[in-house]
Amino acid sequence: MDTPFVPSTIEASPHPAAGEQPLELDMEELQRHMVVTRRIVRAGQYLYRNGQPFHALYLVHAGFLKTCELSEDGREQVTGFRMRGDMMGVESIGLAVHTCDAVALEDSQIWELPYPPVLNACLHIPELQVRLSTALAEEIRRDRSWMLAIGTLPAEQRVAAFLLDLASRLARLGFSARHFILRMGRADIASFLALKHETVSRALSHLEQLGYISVLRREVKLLDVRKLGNCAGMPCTIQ
Amino acid sequence: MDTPFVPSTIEASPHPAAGEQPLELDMEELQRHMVVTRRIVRAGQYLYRNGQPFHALYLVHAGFLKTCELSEDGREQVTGFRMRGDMMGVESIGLAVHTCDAVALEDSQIWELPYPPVLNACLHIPELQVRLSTALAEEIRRDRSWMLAIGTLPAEQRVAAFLLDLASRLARLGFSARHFILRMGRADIASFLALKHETVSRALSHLEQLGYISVLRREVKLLDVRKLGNCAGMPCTIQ
DNA sequence: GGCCGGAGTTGATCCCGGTCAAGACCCCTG
DNA sequence: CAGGGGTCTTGACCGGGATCAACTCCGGCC
Repeated sequence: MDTPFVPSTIEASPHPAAGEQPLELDMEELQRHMVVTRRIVRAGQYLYRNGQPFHALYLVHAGFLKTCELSEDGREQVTGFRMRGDMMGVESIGLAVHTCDAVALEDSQIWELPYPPVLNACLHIPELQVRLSTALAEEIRRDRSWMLAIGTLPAEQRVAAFLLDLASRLARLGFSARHFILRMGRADIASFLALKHETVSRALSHLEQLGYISVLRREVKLLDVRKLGNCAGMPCTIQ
Repeated sequence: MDTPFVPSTIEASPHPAAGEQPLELDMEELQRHMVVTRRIVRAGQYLYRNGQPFHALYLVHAGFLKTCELSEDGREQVTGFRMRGDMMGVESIGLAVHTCDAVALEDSQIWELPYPPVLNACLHIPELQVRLSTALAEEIRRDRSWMLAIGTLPAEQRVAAFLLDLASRLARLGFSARHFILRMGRADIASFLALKHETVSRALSHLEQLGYISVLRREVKLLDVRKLGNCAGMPCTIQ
């Protein structure tokens, strides 16, 4: 039986990030070049927000966060969700202040890497430089791939794609890909997918009715990953 | 009287990229660390395409290109337009092959920076490293800001925002911001904005009818930048 | 326990933008 | 210059998702 992903307290992955370069590896080396501090961000609190000075990159060690893009006239858009192993704040490189919000959706633990020092460290740890630019490039690819989904898929298929993406990311961290708890509300999913929350709700209900998934509030089980996959226009990537 | 932006032959900006760090500056230094080659890409030709090995970054020196994201089931989405001073190919950093297409919309001249050498050069030219990561971060910000527009603005306002964005980029290169020639077709604009080409056409006609712009096929004049701006939900950035 | 507010679901209706189709216009090529 | 294909525009109609609204469910709190 799967164990659903329900960390009520701050904790990292059950398995040490299988099949991924361990985050811990750089850390000792890294600490020789800068002061890495740990931060706890409680659910609902900001890790950083629009207008605050940019002085560090952040590595998510545990928890779950979202990033929101803001416009001057008050519009808002969720641009992504971040979990263990994800880098945050990279979009502000080259700026004096952050231009978006990062909000914890559950209590989270973050490693703070002061920014100018990171650049210097890159000169001494070439591997870090590779890791950093790769992280930036992955960010671009992620965003672009969602642009494609939003630009070309109807509502229900976007939701299916969203569930599969979440599942595969959880799986890479060692959590169950078939049974998990959504950490964000319908409205956040809707904003991210350029939909309204009622539409997301209807899409989930319909996918359940088709027998592809089961949903109860925030608890999700993927019952037929194959069908969910070709519904989302992507070959099944998990399992 | 404004001179419209109609380079029929390959040429760079009329003014040497005013108010911007000159691209030329790095070049001599750069050539000491790698072989920079010039490439001509004719209108309609690919600079690189999905599946081809990734071995270089590209700096646009003249011309105009688009990037397209592709899905395995044949869907396609224009993710951006590139002009003089823009870096291309950065989204493939960390991969062996490109994952999107880059197509010239007019004859273009590109400087090719072989990729592993660029990384090494970063170790010797710290400024290059800053420039590279800044370019990557700007890419992310650009994408996110379009996600916001697509997720929160109705069709006509997206088109208005598109015109203003194009205008401000042309202005930074020394071209007229009020009078220019679109280098892409309606279908490309539509794909980029997650619309259909008929909708873009109607939006342009309506903006013209409102007196904000004038359009004749691909020739565009911005008649009322102020109104266009608050229609697009952004304060006027040009002029 | 009872109250309350936020989150989620579901239904009814509306409308923006998609779809389908026709025609205009332009450029290319023979 | 005529023909033809691609691009753009415009109209008529349709439909997916937005909007508005009612209701349920759950958790928190007095």
